[in-house]
Amino acid sequence: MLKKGSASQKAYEHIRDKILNGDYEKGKKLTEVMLAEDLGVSRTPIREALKKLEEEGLLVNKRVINPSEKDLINTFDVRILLEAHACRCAASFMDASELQELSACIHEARTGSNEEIMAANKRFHDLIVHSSRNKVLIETIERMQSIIFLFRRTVVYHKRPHLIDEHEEIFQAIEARDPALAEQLMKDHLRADLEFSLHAW
Amino acid sequence: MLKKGSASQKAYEHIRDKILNGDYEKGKKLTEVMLAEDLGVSRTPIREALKKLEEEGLLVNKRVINPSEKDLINTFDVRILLEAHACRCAASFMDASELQELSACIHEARTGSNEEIMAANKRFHDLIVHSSRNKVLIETIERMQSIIFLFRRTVVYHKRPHLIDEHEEIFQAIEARDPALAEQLMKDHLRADLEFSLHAW
DNA sequence: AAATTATAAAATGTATACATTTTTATTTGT
DNA sequence: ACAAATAAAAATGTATACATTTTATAATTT
Repeated sequence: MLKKGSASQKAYEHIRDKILNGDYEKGKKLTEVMLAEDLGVSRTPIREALKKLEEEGLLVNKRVINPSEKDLINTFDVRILLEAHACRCAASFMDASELQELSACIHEARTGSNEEIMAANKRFHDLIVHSSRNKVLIETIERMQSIIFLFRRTVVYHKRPHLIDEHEEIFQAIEARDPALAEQLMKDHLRADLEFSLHAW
Repeated sequence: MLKKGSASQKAYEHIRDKILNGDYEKGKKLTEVMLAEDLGVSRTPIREALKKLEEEGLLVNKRVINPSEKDLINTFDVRILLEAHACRCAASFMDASELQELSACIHEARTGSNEEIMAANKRFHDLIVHSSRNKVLIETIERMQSIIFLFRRTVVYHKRPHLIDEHEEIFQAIEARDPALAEQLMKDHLRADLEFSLHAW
């Protein structure tokens, strides 16, 4: 959508990262002029960045989200529905090289730093989503990634128990070509993420 | 997102309707200058309109979509997942006034003109989606409405058999507070829509 | 003639100026 | 002192000019 390297794209990433890092007060109104001065560009690319952030739900009426528990649950309900379905597909369609990559993610997550664990876990889920071969599903989940990032950070930095073990089980179900089990395990896994995060907050 | 009555919004609606009506050749590249002259506004509101159309998937790289069968199936797969889930929720949560509205939609669809049937059927599905009380789910389906419109038009104008009968059955399952049945019937209903549309095209 | 590079032109990206709307602050009336 | 009305200002919406990139066309080379 936004071209990489463009002022709009850079503005988007910059503002997004500040929101995700908590650099803005929750509920703070972000104005175009303020951000334009801040980043040393005109309002035009800022507007495009803000539009995208609104789409993602990181801004609501130009205000930094302050998600209620219900908001988080709603997001996860949709995520669970879509990713569990993708996981069922994975059990049917994943090829050998994808399975190997999936396995590699688990290994990385067992040995890496927190940032490496987060990257490996994201890739684990991305691989499964992409194995659906459904572009609409992929893009729908893509749009939720910023919110999902908040959860991922929580579960990794607060060391949710069994996180990687569950990935291992999911991997085995996919490898064993058991769609029903793979789907159910993904559901359980994401519900556990949600449950943990809501309490850790 | 776009303010109602703004030039951006009007441009969006205008271009969207032309695409949905087939007024543009499939694959035609829509340029900002061309559309701006066409609508008598500057490029600025046109750009915002085009962004939104890209989000919805009506444009790809500024080109009018020419959806493959796979694209349509992918869209429907996601729709089925989300609406079937919403339908399950409906069986648990819908209140009396919503049920009455739902029933009214069925009646309108049995007696109205094609345009009235389309409006009533859209409302039938909207009511069920909204009964989920899940804003993320609602907005996700909202974004798919333009594509869904194409299907709705096909099944109504080509008079797909049992269309309204299936709505009736879904209504009864919701009224009977049977979540599993409501979900299954919605799945079957949407799969039948897809099947019919793919053959009617 | 096919492929490659160079050139022109068209389209998009960005900045800025102006118009309109929305918000905030102030005044006025009760 | 409070509410409604109003004026000021701040923010967003739109138009336009300029910059950069992309695409199409023509020229050149093999």
